[in-house]
Amino acid sequence: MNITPYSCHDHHGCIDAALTEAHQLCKARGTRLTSMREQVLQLIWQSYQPMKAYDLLAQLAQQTTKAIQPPTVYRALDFLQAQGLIHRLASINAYLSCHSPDTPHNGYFLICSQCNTTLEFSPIDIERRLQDYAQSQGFQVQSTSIELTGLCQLCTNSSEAAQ
Amino acid sequence: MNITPYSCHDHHGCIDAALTEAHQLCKARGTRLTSMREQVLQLIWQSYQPMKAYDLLAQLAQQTTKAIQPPTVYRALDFLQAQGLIHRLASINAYLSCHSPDTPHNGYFLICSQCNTTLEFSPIDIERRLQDYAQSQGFQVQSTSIELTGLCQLCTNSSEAAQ
DNA sequence: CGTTATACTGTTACTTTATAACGTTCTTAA
DNA sequence: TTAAGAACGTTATAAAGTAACAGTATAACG
Repeated sequence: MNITPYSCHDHHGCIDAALTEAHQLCKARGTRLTSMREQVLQLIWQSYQPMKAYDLLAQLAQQTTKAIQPPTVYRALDFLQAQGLIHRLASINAYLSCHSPDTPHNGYFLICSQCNTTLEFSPIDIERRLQDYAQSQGFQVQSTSIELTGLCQLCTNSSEAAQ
Repeated sequence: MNITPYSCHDHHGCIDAALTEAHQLCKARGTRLTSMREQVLQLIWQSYQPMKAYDLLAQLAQQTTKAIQPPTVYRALDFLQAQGLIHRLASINAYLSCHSPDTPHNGYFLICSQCNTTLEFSPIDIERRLQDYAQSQGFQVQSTSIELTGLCQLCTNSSEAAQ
């Protein structure tokens, strides 16, 4: 299973649906998707690319005309991650919306080094193999990070065309 | 194939052997393992745990009694990475010696969240599957990062014993 | 052997990313 | 309605990494 960026035509609808689902999930869990957290989540959904914390900061500042400080953003990001609503990409220090927040999972990503477009995928079989290997070493896995960096199809094509 | 930390008794011997091999590799490649680069490599080898750039900075400063600046360390780290002599752990911003620098490869790691001890392993079959998947998406992989965070055997045992 | 090109290191200043600590405000449940 | 806890505001700073330019060492060529 995977989700292709740009595959949905009415992206506003996607964002609305995602926010609605986020509200439902949080309500069911007894956690609070406050205004600030929702704003951050919305900004991340609006962006097709993974977003940097300080870019979120700047956009939030624009929206509210008052100064926002880093801890505000990082706290929102921490909450959203804890709820599985977003993922953090360790290799580029960026944050990305999750398309299936209802089922907690580690994120596995193809990250384009040129346009930053990132595709999340779910390599269940690979995850099991890693788990098995870790277990054979007496290692208890808490979280898994798989990030492949490279060129996406569009960027591969355009760089070939440029030659 | 994997390398267990603490598995070699005469670690000084290990370090010496690693440095000798590093010199040989660089000579064969026509690259220069300068004094500064060797110092950094040695410090990383001396540490059983992955090392932070600024810890290296501090230790280098102690060794030489003169101030060392961040770029000096980062340049050495860049070189050592390019030569495959060390790996960078994206999830904890730390650097780790590589035990088989002669064959270029991506690093796959089990990182203990308690003691930071890190085990490098080589899941060749998993790498192929990831490659195949990426290819099926028209994605050209440049580098792969697989980092599992959790509790190593020793820490699991000691945390159980504490209860 | 000397000179020159290149690679490496030193140095200054700065950017980016993230967190500690504490005070204030909001929400909720007794 | 009021206290407890959660969330947010604010200040300050830590941690991680880089740009740019000056100086020094190396090696390579004549």
